[in-house]
Amino acid sequence: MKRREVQASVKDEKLVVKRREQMIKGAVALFKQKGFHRTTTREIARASGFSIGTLYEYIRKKEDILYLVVDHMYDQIRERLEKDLELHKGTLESLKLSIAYYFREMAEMQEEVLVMYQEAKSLSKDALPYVLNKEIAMVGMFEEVIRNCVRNGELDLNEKQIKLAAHNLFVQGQMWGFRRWALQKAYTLDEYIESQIELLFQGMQGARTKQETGGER
Amino acid sequence: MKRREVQASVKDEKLVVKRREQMIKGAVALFKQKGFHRTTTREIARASGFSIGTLYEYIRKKEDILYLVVDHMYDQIRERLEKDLELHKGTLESLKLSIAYYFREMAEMQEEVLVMYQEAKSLSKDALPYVLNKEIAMVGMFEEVIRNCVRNGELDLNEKQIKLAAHNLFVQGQMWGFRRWALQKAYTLDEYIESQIELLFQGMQGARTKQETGGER
Amino acid sequence: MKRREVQASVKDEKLVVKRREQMIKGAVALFKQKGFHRTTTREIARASGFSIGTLYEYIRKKEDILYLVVDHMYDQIRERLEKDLELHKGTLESLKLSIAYYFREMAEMQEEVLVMYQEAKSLSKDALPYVLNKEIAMVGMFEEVIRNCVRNGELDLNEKQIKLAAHNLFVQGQMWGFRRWALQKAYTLDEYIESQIELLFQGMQGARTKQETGGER
Amino acid sequence: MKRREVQASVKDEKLVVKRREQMIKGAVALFKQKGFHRTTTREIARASGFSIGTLYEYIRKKEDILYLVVDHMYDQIRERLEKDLELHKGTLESLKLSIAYYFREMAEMQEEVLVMYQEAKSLSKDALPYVLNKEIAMVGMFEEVIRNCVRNGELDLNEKQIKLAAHNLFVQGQMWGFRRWALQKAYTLDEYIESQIELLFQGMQGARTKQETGGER
DNA sequence: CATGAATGAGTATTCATTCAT
DNA sequence: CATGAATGAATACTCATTCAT
Repeated sequence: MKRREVQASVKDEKLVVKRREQMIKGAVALFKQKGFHRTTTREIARASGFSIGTLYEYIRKKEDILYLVVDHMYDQIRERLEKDLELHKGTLESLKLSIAYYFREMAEMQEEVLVMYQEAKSLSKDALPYVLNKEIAMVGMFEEVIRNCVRNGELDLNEKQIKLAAHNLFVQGQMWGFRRWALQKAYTLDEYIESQIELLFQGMQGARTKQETGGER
Repeated sequence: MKRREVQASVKDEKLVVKRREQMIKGAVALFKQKGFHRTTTREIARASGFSIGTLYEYIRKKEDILYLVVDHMYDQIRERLEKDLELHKGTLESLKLSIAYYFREMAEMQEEVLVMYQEAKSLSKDALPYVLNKEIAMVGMFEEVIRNCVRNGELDLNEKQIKLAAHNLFVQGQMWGFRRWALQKAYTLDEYIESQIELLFQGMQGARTKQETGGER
Repeated sequence: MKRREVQASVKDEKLVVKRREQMIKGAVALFKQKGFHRTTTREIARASGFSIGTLYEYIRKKEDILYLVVDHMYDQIRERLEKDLELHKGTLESLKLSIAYYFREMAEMQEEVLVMYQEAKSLSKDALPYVLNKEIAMVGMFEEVIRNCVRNGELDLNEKQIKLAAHNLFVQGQMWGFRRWALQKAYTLDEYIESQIELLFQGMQGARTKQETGGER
Repeated sequence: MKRREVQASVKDEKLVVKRREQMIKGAVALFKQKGFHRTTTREIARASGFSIGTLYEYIRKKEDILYLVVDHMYDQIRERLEKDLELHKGTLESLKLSIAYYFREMAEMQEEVLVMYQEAKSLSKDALPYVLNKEIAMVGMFEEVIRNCVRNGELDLNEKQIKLAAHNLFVQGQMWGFRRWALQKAYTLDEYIESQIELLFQGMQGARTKQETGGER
C-alpha cells in the first residue's frame, strides 16, 4: 500500500517537504502537550513558524496534519526498528539484544508513542488503513526475526505463537511509554527491559521445571 | 483513594444514582460510536432520555460524564476480575483458568476497553489519578494471585517479575480489543487465549530446553 | 408544492414564528443595503435582536435566511396582488384599475423587489423551485383575470398572448423598481403607470388606425 | 461619459488588451456557471491561462474583473443592437424586423444577460454609473428608431410613451433569458417573438375595436 | 513581465454551559 | 426537579491581495 497523498496547493516539491517538516515538528510538540483535538490549527501554524494561510497551502484539512504526524512517527519507529533488527544473526542472544535495543528506542520515543496510541483513532476511516498497514509491517519484521530463530532451531514455536510473540513484543516495547504512570514508578528502564526479557524467554515457569532447566550443563 | 465526587445540584441521592445510570448508559453507547470529543452534551442528554438542562443538574462539566463513564467501566472490569480470580486456589492450573476467564471477559467488553484506552487521556489532571488508581488496584489483584503461586512453590519469580507479569497479563487481556484490527483477523478468540497462555507460561524457550523440560516424568 | 421546511432546533412553534419574523425584518433591512453575500450572519443576528447562537437555533444555514426572506416577500406580493385582483369584474376598466393598483404596490415594495431580483439566484437548486413556483402562481393570477376579460368579449387574445401579457404585466410592475435608476428620473409614478397602461392597451398602433379607433362614437 | 479606467501595472498597451481579453473570456465562462461571488480570483487566473500574480498585473481588485466583464457584455450587446437597427428605414415593418432581430440576439446571449442582471449590482457605486450609462445609450437607440416612426407618421406616440416603449422593448428582449425557467417551457423562441410583437403593436385591445380596426380598407 | 508562496482578516457554524420559567 | 431557549467564545477554513524572486 502506498503512502496516502496529502494534497498541497504549493507546487514546489522541495518546499512542500520542508514546510511539512516544520509543520510536523510544531504539531508533534503541541500534540504531546494537549492532544490533537485540543490543539487549534492556528497554534500549529504559529508553532510551525508560519501563518494560518500558509498552513493551509500545505494541507487540506486539520486531519491531514494528524495523518502526516502519525505517518512520520511510524516511519521513525520503523527506521529504528530496522536498524535494531538488521544486526540480528538468528541466535537467541542476538534476538535478546535486538529486543533490548527496540525497547530502548521506544523509551526514547515514548511521547510520540503516546500520541500515536491516543490520537490515531481520530484519523478518518480513509486514512487509518495506511498507518495500520505500517504497523502490521513492523510487527511482520519481528515475526521474521523470530521465525529465523525457529528455523535455526534456537526456538520452538508454532506459527500462531510466532505471530503473537511478535505482537506482544511490539506492544511491550511501547508499554513503557503508555503505562509510564505505573511502570516508571516501579522500575528503571534497565530493570524493565531486563525483567521483560526474562519473562519473555523463561515464561512463568513452574519452579521445579526451572530448576531442572537451569540445572542443565 | 476514594471515589472522586461529581457534584450534582439535585439533592435526592436515589435520583442522582438513577439519572447517572441513565447517563452512563447513553454516553457509553455514543462514545463507542464516535468517541468523547465528537459526542455532544445534547446527544448524551437525548440518549439518556432527558433534557440538556436536566443533564446539567447531575454534572458540572462535560468531562464529568467521561469520568463517570470511565469510572463505571473500571468498576465493571474490576467486578468481573474479582469473580475470575476468587476461585483461584494458588495452583498453576487455576491461574491459567483465571487468566482465560479474564481474557474472555475483556473480549466481551472490548468496545468499552477501546473507549477507555482512547478517551481516558481526555480526563483532566484532576480526575486521571482516580481512575489510574483503580487500574493499579486491578493490576494488584493479578499480582496477588501470582504471588500466591510463588508462595506455594508453583512459580519461581522475583518481585519485579511478578509485578511485570501482572502488567503484561492485564494489558494482554485488553490487547484483543485494542488491536483487534490485526489480531481478530489472524486468530479466533480461543486460539488467541490458548497461544497467549502458552507463551506466558513457557516463554520463548530454547528448543532443547523445552524437550528436556517436557521430558520430565 | 408545499412550503419548504426550514429546520429549527427550537420546538415552541409560536416562538419560531416570532423569532423568524424578527430575523426576516432584520435581514431584509441588511439585504436592501448590502445584498445577501455581503451581509454576515452576525450582522443579521444583531439586527434581529439576538445572538449568533440564537440565530442558529432557528435556521440551519445562512442560505435558509435568504429563503425565508424571499419566501416572505413573495407572500407579501401575493397577498397584495390578491387584494388588487379580487375586485375585478371582468371589464377592461376594472382590469386597468387592478393593474394600476398592482403597479403602485410594487412601487411601494421596490426595495424588496430589488432584493428578490438580485439575490434569488443565490438560493440553492434545492430551494429555488419553491419560490419560482410562487411566482408562477402569481403570473397565473394575472392570466386568469385577463382570460376572464377575453371570455367576456372585452379582449380578443389567444392563449399564448394571454400568458405572455400576464408575464409582461408582472415584470412591468417590478420594472419601476429594478430600473429605477432610469425610470424614476424620467417619470413620476403616476406618469409611469398611465403611460404603461396606454401602451399596454393601445399597443404601438399605426397613427391612422388610432385616429379611426379613437374616432368611434 | 468615458469608459472607466481599470489600472494596470503593465505598460505595454497591446499586452494589456490581450490579457484582458483572455481574462474576460475566462471570467465569463465562470460567472455563467457560479456567479461572481462564488468565483475566486485564482479560478479566473487559471481559466485565463495565467497565474494569480499575472492577473493582478492587469487589475487592481476583483471587482475590476466584474466591471471589465459587464462592460464587455454591454459592448457586445450594443454592437449587435447597432447592426439590428441600422437597416431600419423608419417604417413599421422594418421596426418589427429590428425588434425580432434584437430578440433573437438576446436569446443567443441569454447567459450573458443573466450574468449582467444578477451581478451588476455587485459593482461599486463607483463603477455602476458607467455601465448604466451604456444601457441608457442603448435604450436611447430604440427610442430613436421609434421616434423616427412617429416622425414618419407610422406611429402615434407621445414622448413619454416613446421612452417607455423603448424601455419595454429593451427589457422584453432580455426577458426571454432572465425568465427562461417560465417562458422557455411555454414557448419556442419564434412563438415568443411573434406573440410579443403582436402584443406590442396591437396592445390588449377591446374586441370590437380590433374588429373595426381590422375592418378598415 | 511572470510567477506563486505568503499572509491574515474575515466568516459560517458549533456547542458547552446557564438560567428563567 | 425539569425544561429548553439563549448565549457567545471558540474554531476550521477561505480567499483577495501582496511582493520577493
